[in-house]
Amino acid sequence: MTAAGSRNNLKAELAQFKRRRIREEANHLFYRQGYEGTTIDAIADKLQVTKPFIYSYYKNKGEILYDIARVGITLSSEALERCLAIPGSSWDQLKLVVDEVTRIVVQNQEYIVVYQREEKNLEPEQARAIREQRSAFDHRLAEVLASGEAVGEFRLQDPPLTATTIGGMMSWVALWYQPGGHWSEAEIITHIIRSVERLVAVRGRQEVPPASRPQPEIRK
Amino acid sequence: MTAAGSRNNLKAELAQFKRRRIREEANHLFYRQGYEGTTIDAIADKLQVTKPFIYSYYKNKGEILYDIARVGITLSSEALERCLAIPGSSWDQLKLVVDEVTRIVVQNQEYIVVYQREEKNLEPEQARAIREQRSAFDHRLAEVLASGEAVGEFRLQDPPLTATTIGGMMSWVALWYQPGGHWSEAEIITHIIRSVERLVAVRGRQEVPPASRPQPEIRK
DNA sequence: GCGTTTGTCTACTGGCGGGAACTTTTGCTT
DNA sequence: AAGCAAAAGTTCCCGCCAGTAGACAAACGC
Repeated sequence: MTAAGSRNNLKAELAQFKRRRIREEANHLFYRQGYEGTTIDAIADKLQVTKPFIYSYYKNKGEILYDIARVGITLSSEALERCLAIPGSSWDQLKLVVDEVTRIVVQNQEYIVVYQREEKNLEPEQARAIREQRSAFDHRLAEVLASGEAVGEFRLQDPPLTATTIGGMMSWVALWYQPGGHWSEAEIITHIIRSVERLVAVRGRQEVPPASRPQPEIRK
Repeated sequence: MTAAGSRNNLKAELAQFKRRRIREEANHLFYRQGYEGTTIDAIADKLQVTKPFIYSYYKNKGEILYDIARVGITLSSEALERCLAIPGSSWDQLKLVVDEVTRIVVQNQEYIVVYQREEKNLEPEQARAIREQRSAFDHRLAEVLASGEAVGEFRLQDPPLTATTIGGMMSWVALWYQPGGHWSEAEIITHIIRSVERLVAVRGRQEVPPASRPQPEIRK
């Protein structure tokens, strides 16, 4: 058989790549000048392309914002499922989730801030879809808390509420984290993991060792 | 001023991207079927493009191999310089280097194996250039060892020889590491750091805590 | 109403990528 | 060994379409 198996299609990959670059530059500009303060022409200039080029990859400006707004929750949901697929105690899994999701928040800080600031500019339907996905995330997290509580691993009042609180703690990081600032990625992750540990009152608590190393930049 | 400042040029980025994808697929095939057992057509098929397409991004088959062969040492040299630019004791720096470089070896395992297997197929000039870069790496590492020894932080016989040994320990990992195998990335890194610690007989030795978490896949 | 921006349309073009030919190597047959 | 067919490496050439220039209608805010 030929190797047609994998999702190999350079054409499609290139289109994806272009969309990603448009999204990145748009996000940068939205972050610095706001959504309404940023023109499509400005995005095009940054990429040294023309306006019609952008319109051939995005239906309209709102689609770009929608794409940006979904980055955080999409990556987080994927990470959540990935972590829960790994066997281990509830605390092991929770720790894994908090580690990965906090890392995502830190590494995609600008996307998340833009989402929070510009949610009002989303189409109602789009905003709803995202809020629903966020709620599904919290719900899934609450299940982990509940099952950890059931086996006596955690001690907490209200799993859904605690799940939302934990989600909030992690998202909040985006608002104060600054690359190259006072706290490193690893320090923040460790701190959040410890905070969550207290929130759920893990039995047999043991110090979380400081994370090994901040990740090298994923890509320039 | 317009934003012409940064290295923004979507065209160039796309070309880079294409070269990278060619390199990746070629590497996969070289890894599984050997350099000589892999035809340009096979690489083209994988990417669903034609042979001339590949030739417009690589001068010839040898250039692809050369590019693959340089991946490991290039990333490692960059990591080395990055780590040495961070202030800290010799052991701090050495630990950082071993951590990052071992991670590079693990994450680029196939590239490194292909280089080792197929070095014979490189043009003599290309092979020489790479060996030179590797030797520069070892030399630079030896300086760290020597300066650590000078301040009494390390106790070792022969810095250049030990540097080469450490380089070998790290490179060797590529030959036995398997993704999803018995050892995780984090375990391997911790193990190598501990081994290096013994090799250089760090004063005031303290256990290296287990690394926090394996990195999530960089990209699919 | 005026200026700005979004989103669209048209006519054009340059260079990307593929078809196919050419050259070199491999390996099979005798 | 020699000769030859088949396969692989490399190059040439050209059609086509991705992306551009530029103008403009519609929508918006002031």
